[in-house]
This record gives sequence, structure tokens and C-alpha cells, in this order.
Amino acid sequence: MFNAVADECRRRILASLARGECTVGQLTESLALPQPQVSKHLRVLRDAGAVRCRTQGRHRVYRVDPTALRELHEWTRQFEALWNERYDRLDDLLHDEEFDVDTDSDDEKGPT
Amino acid sequence: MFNAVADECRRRILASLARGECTVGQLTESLALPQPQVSKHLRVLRDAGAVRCRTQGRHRVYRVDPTALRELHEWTRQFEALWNERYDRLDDLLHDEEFDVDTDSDDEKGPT
DNA sequence: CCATCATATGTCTATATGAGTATATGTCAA
DNA sequence: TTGACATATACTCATATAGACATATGATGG
Repeated sequence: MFNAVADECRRRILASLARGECTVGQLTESLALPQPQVSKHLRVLRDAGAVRCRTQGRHRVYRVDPTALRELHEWTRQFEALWNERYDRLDDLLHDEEFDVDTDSDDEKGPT
Repeated sequence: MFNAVADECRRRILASLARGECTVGQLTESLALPQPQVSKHLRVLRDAGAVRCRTQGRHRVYRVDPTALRELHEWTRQFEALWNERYDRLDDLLHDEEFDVDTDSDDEKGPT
């Protein structure tokens, strides 16, 4: 699943499908990608459980399977506490960092 | 960033760091990975902006940079509406799917 | 049946990268 | 300075895979 969204084409496909289900042809057109490439990415997404499809006439209608995406969402939540804590920013100031720390950012201090 | 979390070793590193900052040696030990591998994964994570580090004595103390992780979290939110909607499950029943659909789930139907 | 449309798959190449090993860099202590 | 420790990098090999092309599969209409 994590691997499935690691590719930008697939992320674009998912973003398209998030707006509503699509056929392969519609994706091929809207994303301006060769059809075999779309099909192969859809295959990866299907194997990862990120999308489902149904056959409608000669078309294959794909749509997002929210469940798999939700797992990804849940995984990122383990870091939620970190970006809620202002400690983090504060920590930056207490320790001397040796990368791109703009030590002159004296504007935002005093979080209420 | 998406690529950074596509690897399970790196996800484990991030999960460790989510619990608190660590030195490379601590990660090497707790994850039971060879040290060069840990360093290389940390390098990828650093380049992706997922972690930061500071030098403390002979040690390098790494910690999560929540900002980058938050972006990932935000990306997954575009699918939030989908797993909130019950339409999705309903849609399964209206169309004939050709995968693992338990067609005998006749309990939830009738929302006009 | 055949022809056509829509999609999937196979094959090839180039490239990215993870694992493993050896070694370089850098820091501290004496 | 030397030596030990902590970490980073270089190098090699094997594997995974995206891209592009050709082609196979499957459904529809006559």
C-alpha cells in the first residue's frame, strides 16, 4: 500500500478517482498517459487494495477503496502528537542545530 | 516523501523516532539492523525532510520532523469523505461486482 | 461468425535502490 | 599526536520496476 502511493502516476490516478469513479479510458485521457501504463498502475493499485473495479459493458469502471487509504491515514496519525506539540519548535531553539535553522525567527514565540 | 515511507525499514525507523529521539546506535540496536543500513535509510529520510538530527558528542541524535509527515497525513485526507460515506458500501450492492462481494448481505438496504 | 472497441498483459530496456561489506570521516580522551 | 568509538559513505551485487511497444483478452454489435 505504501509502495502503491509512492509513485506519482498512481497518486494522480487515486486523486482522480477520489473525485469519482472513472473508466480506464477516462483516466488515460485526463492524465495524458498511455493506456497500458494506466492499466498497469491500476493493477498495482488493485493488488494493494487501493482501488476496485467493476465491468460495465466494455468498460471497466474503477473507484477508490477507502479502506486501504484509511489505513495509510491512520498510520500517519502516530505522528499527530508531534505536530500538535509546540515543544518541537521550542526544542529547535534549545539545541544548536547544524542545518537550515533560521535562528533569527524571533517573531513567533509565546503561544498564548 | 511518499517514497521515503514506502520502505518498511524506514517506517520502523520513523515509528521508533515517533516515540522519542534516538541515536543511530540506538536505532541500530532496537531495529536489529546493520548500522550502515540504518545510516543510509536515515539519509533518505533526511533528504525527504522526514527527520532531522543534531550532533551531540560523538552521537547523532535523530528525531522526526512532523511537518513532512503532516503533509502525508493531509494528502490522505482527500479520501476522508469516501470512508465516511456509506454510499460506498451501498454502491457495492447496486452494481454487480466480480470480486469478493458477499452478495448475501441483505441487511442494509432501503435508504430510498 | 467477424470486426471493433476497451482493457489487460507480455517483453524489453534503463534505472533506481536495498542489502552487504569495507572503509572513510569525525569526535572524544589521554 | 594516537587510539577507540560513532557514524557516514563508497562500492558491488541483485532485484524491483517504470516506461514504451506490441499483442492478447474480452465484450458488443452486426
